[in-house]
Amino acid sequence: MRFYLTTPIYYVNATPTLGNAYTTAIADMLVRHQRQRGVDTFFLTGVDEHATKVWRVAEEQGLEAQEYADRIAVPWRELAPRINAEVDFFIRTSDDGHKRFVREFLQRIYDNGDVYQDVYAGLYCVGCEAFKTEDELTPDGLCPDHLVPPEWIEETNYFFRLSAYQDRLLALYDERPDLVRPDFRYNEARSFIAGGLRDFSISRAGQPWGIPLPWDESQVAYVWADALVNYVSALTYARPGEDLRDRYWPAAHHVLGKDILRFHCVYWPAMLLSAGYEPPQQLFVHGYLLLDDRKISKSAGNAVDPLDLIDVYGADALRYWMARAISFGHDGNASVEGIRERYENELANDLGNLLSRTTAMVAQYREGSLRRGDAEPPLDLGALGADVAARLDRFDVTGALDAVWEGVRALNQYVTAEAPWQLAKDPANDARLDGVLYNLVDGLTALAVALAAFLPETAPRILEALQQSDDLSWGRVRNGVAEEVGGIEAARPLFPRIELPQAAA
RNA sequence: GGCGCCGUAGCUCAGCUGGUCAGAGCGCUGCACUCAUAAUGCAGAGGUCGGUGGUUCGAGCCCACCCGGCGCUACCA
Repeated sequence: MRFYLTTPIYYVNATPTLGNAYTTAIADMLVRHQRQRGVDTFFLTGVDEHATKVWRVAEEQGLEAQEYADRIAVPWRELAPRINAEVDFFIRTSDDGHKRFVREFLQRIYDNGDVYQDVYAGLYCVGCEAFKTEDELTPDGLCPDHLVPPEWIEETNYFFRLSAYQDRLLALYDERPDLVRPDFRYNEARSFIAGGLRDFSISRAGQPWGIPLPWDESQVAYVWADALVNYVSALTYARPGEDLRDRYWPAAHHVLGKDILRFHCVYWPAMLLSAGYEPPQQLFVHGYLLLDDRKISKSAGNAVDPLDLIDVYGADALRYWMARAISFGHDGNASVEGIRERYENELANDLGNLLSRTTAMVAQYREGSLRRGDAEPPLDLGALGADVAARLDRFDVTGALDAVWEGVRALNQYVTAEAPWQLAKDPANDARLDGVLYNLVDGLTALAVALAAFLPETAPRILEALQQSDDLSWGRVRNGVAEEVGGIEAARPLFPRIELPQAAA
C-alpha cells in the first residue's frame, strides 16, 4: 500500500494564515494515520514562488527575486513544524529540480501536440495579478480592490488544448466516482467539464522570473503550468539519487481548498494525461474554516496568525480544534472562544482528567502496579479502531475524532459506574478492582494510539504515563494490549488550565 | 439567467436508500459521587425539523411553489 498526500503549494508572497495551517494540519492527520497502519507514505507541501508580484516586490526592495523569495519562504517552511505536521519534503518552485522537471513535463505536452500559440489580451490588474473582465471593474473602470486602472495587456502566449480533453475527462470521472470528494464537489467539477472546456494559456512573456519554456525561452510557464506540476516534480528529486515516481505515482491524494477546485480537478488531470501520466488517485476538496462567520484570509482582513494560537494552547490543541470544530469538507463556523471551550471541556476535562483519575487510582489503590483482574471491558476497542480507520479512509477526519471521543466518554462513564473507590474498601473485590483499573489503562492505551494522528505530541505522553509501549501501530487499537506494569504514578495534567485565554485573537 | 447546496432545540451541527427520526455536543437547571486538572456521571430543558400545498397507510427525509442564505458559471495562491 502506498499513500502519497499533498497540500497545495502556498503562495509565498503572503503570510501563513489559519486557513493554511488548517489544510496542512488535517493533511498531516491523514498521513500519520496511514503511517500507523503500516502504509508507505509520502507527505508533500511547499510554496509557489513564481508570481509576478514576487518579482516586482523584490525589485522594489532592491533584491534579486530569488533572494527575496528565499527570505519570504521561511515562515512557510516553519508552518508545518509549528503545528506538528511531519512533512517528507517541502517543495519550492524555484528548486532546480522542479524547474528542470517542469520543462520536461511541458515539453511532453508540447510534443503531444497539445500546445499552440495565440494572442492573449485583457485588462490586467498588477495588484490582483489577474486579468479582469469589464463587469468586474468599478463603473470608473478601476479595480475594485486596488482602485487603480488595470493595464491593457496583449501578448502572444502558448495555450494548452484543454478543450481536447473534455471526453477523456468525462470518461475518467465516470469510471472513478470517487476521484473527487466530497461528492458534491465531484458533481461540481464534472458539470464544469460537461459544460464545455476552453483552452487556457500556460505562459507569460516578458518576465524574467519563472521557468522558461523549453521550446521558447522568451516565455515563462504561467502559474498553473508551473505550480500544479510540483506534485510530480517533487518525486523526482526529493530524495537525491532516487526517483520516487514509481513508488508514489499515481497513489496521490491531493488535499485542496474549494477555491482551487477547477485547476486541480480539471486542468491538472488533463495536463497529466497529455504528458502521459496517470491522473491522481483522489482529490479531496475541503471547505473554509470560518472564524466568527468570516472567511479567514488575508483579503478579509481578519487573518489570525496561527502561531499565536499555538503559543497559547499548543499545537495539539489547535489541531484538535480545527479537526473537530467543523465537519471536514464543508464550510463551518468556528470561533476563538471555541478553541478555549474545546480545550477545557474536551481536552482537559474529558481526556486529560481521565488520564489523571486513572493513574491516580492505580497509584493509590495498587501502588502503581497494573494487573489483569476480572472485569469485562466496557468498550470494543477493535471495533472502535475499525470505525475510525474506515472514516479516515473517507477523509472524514471530524467523524473519526468523534468516534474516538465517544470512547473517551465511555471510559469516564465506566469509572462512575464501577466506582473503584468503593471496590477498594473491601479486599473481596480485589480481582474486580484490578480488572476495572486494567480496563481503564487498556482503554486509554488504545485511545492514545488512535489519537496519535491527531495529537502527535499528547499521545506519547499518555502512553508514558501509563508505562505502556510507545508503539503506535494501528493494530494496538484493540482490547488487551496493555502490559501488566508497575511504577504508574499520578500523571501531571495533560492539558493544564490556561491563564490568559485572551491573547488568542 | 443556468446548475447545485443549505435553512432541524439558545448556540454549532448529526440525521444513508421515507415508518423508535425528533437527536449529539456546548450553554442552562437540578441531583449523585469523590478517583481526578472545582474534574466526572445522571436527569431535565417541551424545537410546528424555513413557509405553503401535494404524493403516500405513513415525510426533516419524495414532488411543486414561495421566503431567506450560499456555491459554481473559466485562466486568482
